[in-house]
Amino acid sequence: MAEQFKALGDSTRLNLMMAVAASGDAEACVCDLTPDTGLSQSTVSHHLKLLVEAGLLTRTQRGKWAYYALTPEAIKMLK
Amino acid sequence: MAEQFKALGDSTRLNLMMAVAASGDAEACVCDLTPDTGLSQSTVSHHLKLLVEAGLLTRTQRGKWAYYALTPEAIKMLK
DNA sequence: CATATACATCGATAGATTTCGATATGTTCA
DNA sequence: TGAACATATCGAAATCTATCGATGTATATG
Repeated sequence: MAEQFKALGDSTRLNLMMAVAASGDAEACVCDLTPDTGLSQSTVSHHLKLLVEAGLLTRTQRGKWAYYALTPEAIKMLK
Repeated sequence: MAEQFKALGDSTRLNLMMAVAASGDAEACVCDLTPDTGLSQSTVSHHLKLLVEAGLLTRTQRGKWAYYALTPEAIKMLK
């Protein structure tokens, strides 16, 4: 439980979560998410991984792209 | 908002919050909270300060003791 | 006033986290 | 197959955090 709070306790990651939530179909790929952060692609990828490990995002590969979506857990916590 | 998640994203602090919530009158002093953590008094005091700064605990001095209680924000987040 | 108690603050240190650039992996398409 | 693109992983540097013991501050009590 602390792990989930910790994952959300970083403004970069919280912004990523918001961006995913605001995307069409509440789903977004790294290429969509990276520009707004002002960070490198590798850093964004790293943060997304942490969010997946915390059970707050799911990752689905479709073709070249990896799509991230909120889990029910995440939706509950962000209310 | 990230600050509050961050404050709860540490198992020591999350345990402190639970301990406060479980206290009679949902209020506890440092002397009550310290033993369970296995940490030094100064460390516990430090964590409590962070929780107050994040708006998750209030601090009330009564005589020698400092009593900590959950804020409405905290109650909402821990549901 | 002197001592004891409860708590906060300080300074130092070990360990964790964020971030990057470079590189590896995997997918699509010519 | 080879080039191009999207993403992940690695290794290193800088910064942040948790923790402690020592000390400071304030309150009560003899």
